[in-house]
Amino acid sequence: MAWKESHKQESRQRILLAAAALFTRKGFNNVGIDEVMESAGMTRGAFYAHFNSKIELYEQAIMTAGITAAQRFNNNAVDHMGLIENYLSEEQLNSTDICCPMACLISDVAHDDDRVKDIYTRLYKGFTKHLAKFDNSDCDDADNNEDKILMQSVVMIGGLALARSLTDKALAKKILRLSSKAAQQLHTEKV
Amino acid sequence: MAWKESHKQESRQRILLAAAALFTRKGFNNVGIDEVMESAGMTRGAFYAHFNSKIELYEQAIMTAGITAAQRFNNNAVDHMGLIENYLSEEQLNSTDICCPMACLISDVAHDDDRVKDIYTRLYKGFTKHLAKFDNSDCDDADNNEDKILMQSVVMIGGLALARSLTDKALAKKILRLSSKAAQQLHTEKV
DNA sequence: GTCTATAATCGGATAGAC
DNA sequence: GTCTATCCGATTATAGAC
Repeated sequence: MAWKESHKQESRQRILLAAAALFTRKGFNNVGIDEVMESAGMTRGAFYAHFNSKIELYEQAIMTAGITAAQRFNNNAVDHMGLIENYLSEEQLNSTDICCPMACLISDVAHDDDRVKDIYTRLYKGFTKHLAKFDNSDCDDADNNEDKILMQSVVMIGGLALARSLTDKALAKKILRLSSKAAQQLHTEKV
Repeated sequence: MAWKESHKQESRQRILLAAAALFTRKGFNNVGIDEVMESAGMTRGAFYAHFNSKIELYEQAIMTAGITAAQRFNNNAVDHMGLIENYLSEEQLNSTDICCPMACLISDVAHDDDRVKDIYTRLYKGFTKHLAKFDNSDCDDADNNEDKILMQSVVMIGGLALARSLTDKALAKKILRLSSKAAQQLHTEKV
């Protein structure tokens, strides 16, 4: 019976990955369960064998999106500067795949209840921790270093989120470019 | 009959101000027409004498929110530094009143259609123009100056949006504080 | 576990009285 | 113009067959 259990877990994972891509790209309310399940290669009826409600899926999909996005940036980036460039790349502008939930759901989450905000907060702390680990700055002032990381996160998340909301694509690209430069300077500069 | 027309305009304005506050605070889908009209002191039936659809109200409410927020920051700020401080103040964190749509709807808008994104883009350009006017930098390099303004906007909008999405209020306040400092440094520094 | 069919709900939009 | 009452579409959630 073991293969049956693993088959269920595979289905569940397909649903989560589909949901992570759709929710980060279109938001919670603009995506129906139909759409998620179709994208996962199933029909609506099967949904409730895996999740109790749409909101439960949403919460877990945000986690999945965050972890998946982090893994991808990890794998593609050679160093901290590369990570920043990848994060603020033009590819992220209109990507139809999973987008970093920190940026793509930043104000969506602000309108949700505390359960969702808690998940977002946890992911954000992971995001900054990850930035800090990548940061090979030799600065001794730990507090000041943490401040730098926080400002890097503001510029990266804010820059990507802003760029994705503009119809003026030239302006959006300029914002990406400048944000990338600014985040990299925050990384390079000594204090 | 003139008073009748002005009465209608007053009702319309009450609806717009109520909608601007509710939509920026709770998002488009978490606010019903019932709630908007009640907040404006009317009932749902009266709504369609003023707007053709909820989405039309949303579009105009975003404009109203942007203009109203700008006016308030204008009136309360003595200079550019004060403007930044007000924008990234703790009062903006949990404000139940109209919030700057640049920050409070940043990812919401990314999930909407181009009509909404166009309005957001126009407001954003007004936002940066306003920052530039306030900026009394004596730098001669116009391009570089524009770049500085864009990065200020990323830090201000991103910092406020991020802070509003976190349940860890201490961390949120720290992000506001650091963002304010960073935006002010961008304003002060010579190139 | 997954499917099809259906129930239940919610919210946007309309009709008609005042 | 504003009100109450109603319609109707969309979508979440459930029931029951396989």
